[in-house]
Amino acid sequence: MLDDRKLEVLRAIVEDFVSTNEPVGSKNLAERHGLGVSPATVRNDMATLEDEGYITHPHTSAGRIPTSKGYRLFVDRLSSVKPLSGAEKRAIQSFLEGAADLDEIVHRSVRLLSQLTQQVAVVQYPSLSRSMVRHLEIVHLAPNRLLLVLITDSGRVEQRVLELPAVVSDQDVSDLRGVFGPRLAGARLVDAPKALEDLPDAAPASLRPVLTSVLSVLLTTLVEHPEERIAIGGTANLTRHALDFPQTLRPVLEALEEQVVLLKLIGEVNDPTTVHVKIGEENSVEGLRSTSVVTIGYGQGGLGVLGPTRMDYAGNISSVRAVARYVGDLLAGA
Amino acid sequence: MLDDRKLEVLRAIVEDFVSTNEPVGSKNLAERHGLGVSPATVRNDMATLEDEGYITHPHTSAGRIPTSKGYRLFVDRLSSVKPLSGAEKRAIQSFLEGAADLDEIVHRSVRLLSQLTQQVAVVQYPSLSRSMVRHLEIVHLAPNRLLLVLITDSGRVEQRVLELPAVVSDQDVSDLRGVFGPRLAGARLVDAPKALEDLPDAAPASLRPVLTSVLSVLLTTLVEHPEERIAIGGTANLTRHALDFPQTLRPVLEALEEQVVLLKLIGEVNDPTTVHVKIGEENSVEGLRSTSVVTIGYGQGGLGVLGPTRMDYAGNISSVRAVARYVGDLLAGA
DNA sequence: CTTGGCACTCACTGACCGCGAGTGCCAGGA
DNA sequence: TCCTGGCACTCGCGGTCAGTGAGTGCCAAG
Repeated sequence: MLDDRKLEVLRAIVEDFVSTNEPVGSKNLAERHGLGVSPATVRNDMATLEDEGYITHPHTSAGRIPTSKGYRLFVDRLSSVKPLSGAEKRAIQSFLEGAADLDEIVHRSVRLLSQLTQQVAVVQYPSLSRSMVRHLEIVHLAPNRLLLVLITDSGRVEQRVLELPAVVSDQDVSDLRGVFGPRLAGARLVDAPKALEDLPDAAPASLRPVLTSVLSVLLTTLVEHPEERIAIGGTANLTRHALDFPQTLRPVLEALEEQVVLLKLIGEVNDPTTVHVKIGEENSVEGLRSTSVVTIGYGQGGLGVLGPTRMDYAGNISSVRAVARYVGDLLAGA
Repeated sequence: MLDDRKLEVLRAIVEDFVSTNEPVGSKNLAERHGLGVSPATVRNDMATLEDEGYITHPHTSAGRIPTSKGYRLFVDRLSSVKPLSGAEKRAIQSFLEGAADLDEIVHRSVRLLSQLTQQVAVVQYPSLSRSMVRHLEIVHLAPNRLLLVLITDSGRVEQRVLELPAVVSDQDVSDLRGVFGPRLAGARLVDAPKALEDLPDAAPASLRPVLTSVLSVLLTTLVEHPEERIAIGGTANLTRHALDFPQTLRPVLEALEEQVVLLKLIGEVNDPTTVHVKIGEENSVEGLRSTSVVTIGYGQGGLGVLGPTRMDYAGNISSVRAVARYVGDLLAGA
């Protein structure tokens, strides 16, 4: 059905349309890309491509533009990986290497990614549940208030204030540290319940009430409902493509304000080896139907970019992959 | 120069224009607001107001719209405080009262504010420098690495990783805690340098090298360059006023991504008793010249909203003030 | 299967025009 | 002195209309 030349025509259409943002006609196409055939032939191929649903035209006398299905085919089979330029590689390295703490790494990544791709960038903080516990600090704020500070190997620091039913002594708190510390250090947070299950039995009776309180907070808020965080940047890039969002900018901005939505977006996949691309209507999120999303995992979380379906997929895929690799290394080494 | 009626005309123009977003003409104005004079008279007044620079017209045959100067006069002398409705008050209370930790308070405030005002909302986290130290925890991550965790009375938790030139023992770390703890607890962060200045001399010699390292990190990154944080929300509201930003949405979005800019915006004033309003060009930030900003301090930081100059100043001022009061109470009580 | 030719479609542009909201000015009246 | 009705004028807006040109679909010949 689709011979090589037709595929070539589709690729040419996508590439032209992505760079010019104008429906592309048969004549220009035949000229600019060395297809070696006449416009009429191209027209025939276009007709086939349109029958198959890969392209469409806005109106009768206009050129063709790719459909989501067309972009999908392009991404899957036609786009070759676009290697990053030396300058880009250097930019990534120098941009990220000065970063000291986690916040800085994440924020720089977001900025970097949005600048590289000229799109909206989204970076998830290392997921708590997949992190390992480096240290659990218990601070005695007031006679009946504790502060739990959980530090993970990825550098995240989470804290929870804990209101106790009874007053505890400094010694109790110190004992608590001694009890939790060894069991948790080095354990993955998902494994925490197992590592801690026999704790109430093993501990001295006097410590038991406060211990169970702490345990329940720990398990409830940190393991069962771990707080995922997300950084976002480059929203101004949306206006760059104002023409692509015919007054539909609002739903996109609204979606970007919903943590849940974003998490769904980049959390759906976490495989660090493959880039995932969602195009237009493939997107499960209402309001992002006019956008495409390129995501990848970096090990302990996900990151990606979001833009109009008319985006430079090859370039964005490369950028996303490269940044993910650097971020992954950085976090693993930290 | 400007008698009472002229002021009344200006107020009517501002109110009409804010609610309809259309240049307002003399006839409608004389009819809708009970001015008791003829359109011709209104026209004369308008001419004066225009001479004085309070209003202008887009083109000859259009109605009048207020200038920044006009809005300024309106805000300063003509707008009466618009009390919040009972529903709004209840909304604020119920919206904020469930919040447990600082993050939640801040995020809910942002959302609340943006919903109340239908504008972009900005809330600064309690400023570190003006907070009091509740606890300084020193965690011994590795032989030569320490983690400083600073907890403030406002609930902020800041951490810094510290690479030491030499290996230290657990005992050293424990000693450090003992040395820093008593001096810092309860002290305001700005006062920390003074509270700690004699520390190197007072401490045992063996501890001195590591102590000075910790001290310098503490002073440098937490006192001299305290990291200010900011939450932002309701950017989608910008599209609501798309007509007010004739393709100038981009600079606004760009400005909103710059922490520095935002801090400047809401950090310029911190007086919790007065609302500050910056209108259009009064704004020092390039790119926000087409917007107005309503800010107030809440005690340990600032918050505010940003929108088109054509905004409901009276309503927004009330909302901002009310939210600031609640947030201030909440943080003081926490 | 490709190609040149040809008739057709239709968005886009600019010119033109009438409508009407709004203005500025003026002369008369309280 | 100030207000008012009247009046001529301005000018953006919306609608119509014809010309242009890029692009298409189809067909017959190579």
